Amino acid sequence: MSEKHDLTNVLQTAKALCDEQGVKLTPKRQSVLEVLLKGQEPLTAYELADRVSHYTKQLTKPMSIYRILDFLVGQHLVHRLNMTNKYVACNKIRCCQEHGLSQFLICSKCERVQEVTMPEEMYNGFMQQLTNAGCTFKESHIELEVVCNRCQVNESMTHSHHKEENDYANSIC
Amino acid sequence: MSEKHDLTNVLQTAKALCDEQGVKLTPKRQSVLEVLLKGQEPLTAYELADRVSHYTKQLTKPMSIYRILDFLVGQHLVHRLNMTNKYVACNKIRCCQEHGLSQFLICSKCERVQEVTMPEEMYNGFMQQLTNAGCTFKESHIELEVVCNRCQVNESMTHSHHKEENDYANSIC
DNA sequence: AAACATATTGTTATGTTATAGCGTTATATT
DNA sequence: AATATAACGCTATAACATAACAATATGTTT
Repeated sequence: MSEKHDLTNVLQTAKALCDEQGVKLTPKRQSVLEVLLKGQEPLTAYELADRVSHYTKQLTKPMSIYRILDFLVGQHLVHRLNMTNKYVACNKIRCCQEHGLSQFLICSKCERVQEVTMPEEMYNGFMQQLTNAGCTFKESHIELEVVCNRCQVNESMTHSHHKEENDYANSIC
Repeated sequence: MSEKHDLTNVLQTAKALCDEQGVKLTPKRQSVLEVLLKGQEPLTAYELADRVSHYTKQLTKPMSIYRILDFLVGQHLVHRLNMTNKYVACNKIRCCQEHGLSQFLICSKCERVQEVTMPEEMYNGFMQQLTNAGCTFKESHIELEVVCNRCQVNESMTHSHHKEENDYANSIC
């Protein structure tokens, strides 16, 4: 399946999800989502402003991006990574299927991110805890600060602590 | 046990932990920790700057607070809540004992926070996942966005969404 | 004690992330 | 067409965080 075809599919899924909710995936909103999907990496609002401006050949200022991100996060099409103040497209729409609670493994050295799904058994445990605490779960993801495989290796070999170039790829669904 | 006496104990514990690590809990650092412990709620760096300034009768600028927070977080005496950009004293030193992975249940309506400890079984499950992903866990806590008991009740009774006054209390150890 | 090194703190400037407020344009409904 | 609502544009400013360098305190060696 070509990447372009894939992107089209994903956008259709996103569109369908918005329709279900009775909200609109406008061209601007879709552009932001597209840039996130193509980027394959978490981006800040300001990075998105630049990329979307180039992508659409239309100047798009951060304020607009923030508004659109609010919408996309509200529709669970995008996650906000609180640890890094970055935004990333939800894998749910990539894989065209529902999935469990997303866990983002964020490497504190190189900022690469892996998204993994929490096993159901574990998820139930979580929910039980929240029930015990008298709370309702609201969010669609959790974040874990980690040192990734590569950075562990680098660390032990060279003792250097430089920030890696980010050739991250979103993983598993 | 009086609150004052309690605070003294907690500070002794913190001091001891620093000694173990061969680092110093200087008066300034201790002041910041004291303010966090007395506050009984998460605070931003700028809120801390104000409170510490009053508490010590000495103007303490945000830059100094950030540096001191870096230290305290590094020593695991304080957690940074990424979701709200706030800082909170770790319960470990309150309870004078080691405990498991901290989970902060953060109410997105009123910002009240509950700290609960992850059951060991669950913790092991987490670690297994990280191992599978080729990562090493680095952080000392996780954050969950929730709607707390009170806000659920308020919501269903009044349909109002105002931000509650924060009379939060750190819970369980 | 004097010289030196290291850690801590002070200070100013600046960078980065996010929101408020209000005007304009587009879309939908009557 | 008139009206209402949602989406978007724009400027200003708030809130959060770090860089860079100077000054002070603390510890170590001679």
